[in-house]
This record gives sequence, structure tokens and C-alpha cells, in this order.
Amino acid sequence: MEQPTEPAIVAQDTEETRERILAAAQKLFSEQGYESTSVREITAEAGCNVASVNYHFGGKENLYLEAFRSMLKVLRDRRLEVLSELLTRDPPPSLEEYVESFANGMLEPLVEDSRGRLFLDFVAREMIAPRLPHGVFLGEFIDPLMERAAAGLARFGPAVDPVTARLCLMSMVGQLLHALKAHHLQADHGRSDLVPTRLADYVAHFVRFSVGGIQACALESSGFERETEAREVVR
Amino acid sequence: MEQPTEPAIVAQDTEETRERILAAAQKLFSEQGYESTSVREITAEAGCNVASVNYHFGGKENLYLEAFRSMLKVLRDRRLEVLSELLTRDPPPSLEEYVESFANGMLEPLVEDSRGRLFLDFVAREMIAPRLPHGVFLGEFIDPLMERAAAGLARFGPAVDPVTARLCLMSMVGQLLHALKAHHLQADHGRSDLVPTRLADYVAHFVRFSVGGIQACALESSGFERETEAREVVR
DNA sequence: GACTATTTCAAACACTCGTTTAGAGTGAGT
DNA sequence: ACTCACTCTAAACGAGTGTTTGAAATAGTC
Repeated sequence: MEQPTEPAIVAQDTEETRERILAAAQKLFSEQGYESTSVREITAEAGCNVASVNYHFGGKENLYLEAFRSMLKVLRDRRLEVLSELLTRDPPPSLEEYVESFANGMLEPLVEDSRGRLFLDFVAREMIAPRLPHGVFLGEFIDPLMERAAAGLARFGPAVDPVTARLCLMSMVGQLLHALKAHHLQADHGRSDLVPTRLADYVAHFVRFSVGGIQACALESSGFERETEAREVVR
Repeated sequence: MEQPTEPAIVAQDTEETRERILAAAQKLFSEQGYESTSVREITAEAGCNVASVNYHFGGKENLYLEAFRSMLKVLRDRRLEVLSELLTRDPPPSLEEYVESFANGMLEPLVEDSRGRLFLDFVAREMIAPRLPHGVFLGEFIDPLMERAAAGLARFGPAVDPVTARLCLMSMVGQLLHALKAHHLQADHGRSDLVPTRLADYVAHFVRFSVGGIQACALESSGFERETEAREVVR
């Protein structure tokens, strides 16, 4: 039987191995890092020959770049969506709700499935020893997220100057990443005293701490008044 | 095989190469990680033969453990000293002063010299992919520091239950580590928009944000202050 | 069928890795 | 002198690395 009008099937097979290699690379690179992952390990996981990596990607290094460039874009767009939804929500959220949604939107893809946890390790590795080309990680991933998150903070939070807003976001991101790493670390050691095992319990603390921090910064961020309206600090 | 004899007097020359290897290992392991650092690289930096690592330490893995176990102890004791000094300071510090000293005491060894910056990378790596034996990093390093820092927070801060106090400390440590990594990252890219290049400027934000966060947590952690003791919010 | 281009594979390549080995060098004790 | 214990080194070992190669398999087109 011939299917002359379906060239997609052909492409599917070739795409299949490419995609399998890509997925295996994302998994193993995130889990073990670049140096600790061998090409043979990746191809074994993908169920293909060792030479396939060089055939499809032109080398281990290029495979790494391609794997994580796509991974970064997917996760960036997912978070941008969450942030955009917050910005256009009909009853605008309170600062507490915004901070909580920010936390959940940031944590959710990092814990929900195995891909997410892997991605956290990758981000952590990339911050210690950058391997992506200059500007990809910061420019294509961090910067757009920072910008949109800062916009939300400026709208739903108290009046702070832009520099302070960015610093507050740094403080928030730092808390979340550190808590996640500590969470994983204590889980590996069978402990539960560093961070609540239930994510929601930690988020509750995070919201309290961060909202308090933001408002404290707003109080001392004198000389910067928002043109739109004056905002109350209390709910 | 162990050598039971104590190297008493003759050991000066032998200690020298041992120390040189140890220092080179700390430097290179921190900079590049375990897998990316070869034994030949270490011995070249130390100016000795490749076999010296196996002779003195019994292998690459043992060298890593010994190098960082000592490094951890040195830095832990340095920070414990700072925290103890705060606990016994004659005019007891205010919460702001305590938080500021906490930040400086934590950042100072991490930026002052090259060893410090190296140590930060090492800690970050160890949190992602633990290589030290179970319990060494958390048990011998993190736990003592956490305990003493929590004691200071309990004394100089508002009344919060111990769990909340630890969470606040997690929030503080997370902010500091993240800011430092962002600082290094943006420096490598020739940028200065993520974090103030002057450390003191960032500490000022950190103190504002954290004190606000702690007090916000204290407000919602009601019902605890009755149990311990009548407390003043002195100075 | 034959022809062509693409994809997959086993095998080999050149290289680096951590470790081992056999021996030279050193200094103290008898 | 000699022995003994310790330190250091050049050289080699076996295993593992990323990559290349040449041919076999697979598709689509004539």
C-alpha cells in the first residue's frame, strides 16, 4: 500500500531519533552535568547509535546548546504566560495574591514533573559555570522574565523606584531557588527540618516574608511617587 | 594501607607538597568542578608529579574530600565566630544591625579573596550534586551555622516560633547566595543592572527587605510570644 | 528493476583520564 | 659501610572519552 501524500511519516522517523536524543540529553545533562554525561550514555538512553549525535547535532557541545536553548524557551514562555495572565486579570490581584502567584508560577514547572526538577539543576549549573553562549541565558531567559515580573510588581505593589523593584525581585527569586535546592537536598538526606515538605507551607512563608520586605523597601524608597495613585499598605 | 608513625620533625618537606596539592585542589575543584579538573592539572599547579596525589591522598576522590572538609571547617568556624561576637556584643545590636552583620559576615569571606569566591562556587556545586559523604555538608557545616544564627535571630528579632525563624534564615541565605551568583554572572557578562556592583549598596537593600520580612512573619506568628517570655523590642 | 539521497550502525581512531609500577633520591640510625 | 623508611618521579597501563569512517540499511524517484 502506498501513501503518496504523506511525507510527514518519513520526517517523523528522522525527527523521532533527533527528538529522542534531545530528550535524553536534556534529562542526563540536567541530572549529571555536562562533563559527567557521556555521548554513549545519551545514545543508550535514546536507543540509537553513538554516531547519531554527531550526525544530527554535529557534536556533544552543539547537542547541549540545542537541547537547552529549546528547554529555556519553553519554560520562559510558560512563565511569561502566567505573568501576563496576572497583569490582565479582571479583578486585579492584591500584592499578596501577586506574590503568591509569582511563587507558584515559578515553582510549579520546577517540581511538577521530572523535567521541571531537572531544569532547576540545569539553571543552577548554568549560573555557576555558564556553558551556553554569552547572552543566551541572561538575555533570552532572565531578562524578559525580569522585565515582565517587574511590571507586575510596579502595578500591584507599593510605589518603588525601578532599581528597588528589581532588587526585590532578586530577593524573591533567590528565596525560591534556595528553598527548592534545600528541599531537594534535605529530601536526599531523608530530613525535613530545613524547609516544609509541603510546598504550599513554604509558599505561605514566602508570601509573608516577601510582602513584608517589599513594603519595607517601599517605605524607605522615598522620593519616588507613582503618578497613578497612592496605595495603601494594609489589606 | 595506613602509616601509623606520626611525622614529627621530618615532615616539613612532605607537608609542603601535601599542602601545595591541597591548595591547588581547592582552587581548581572550586573553579571548574570535580569532573572538569584532572589530577594532572592539579599536580601541574602544585608543581609535582602526577603520582603524588595517589601517594599522599590515595586518589582523586579522597583528595576532594580532604580538601573541602578542611575548607568547610575553616569557613564555618570563621562565621561562627562572627555570630558569637554578635551574641555577646556589649550593647546588644538592633535587629537591623544584626541582619546587616549577618550579611557582611556571610558575604565577607565570599568576596574578600579568591578563596572566598571559590568557596561560593563549591557550595553551590555541592548543593546541586553532593559529592561529600552524607551528613558532612549539612551536618557539619549548615546545621551549626543555622543553629547559632537562629539563636541570634531569636534574641534580637521579634518573637517568632523556631520554625518561622529557620524559614526566615533560609530566606536570608537564599537572597545572599543568589545575589552573589548574579553578581558574578553579570560581572562575567560586563553588565551591572541585576545587582549593585558595590556590595554595600546591595546589603542596604538586603537589610531593608529582610527586616521587613522578619517583622511581617512575626506579626502573623502570633500566639507564640506568650509561651516563651515577655519580650521587649528593645533598641 | 536501478539510481540517489538520507539515515543508521559497528568498528576503529586518537586522545585523556586516574591509577599503578618500578626505581631513583634522600636522610637518619646502627 | 649498610639498612630502613619515606618521598618523589618518569613511564606505562587499562579504561573511557568524543569523534570519524566506511559500509549497510532505508526511503523516495525515475
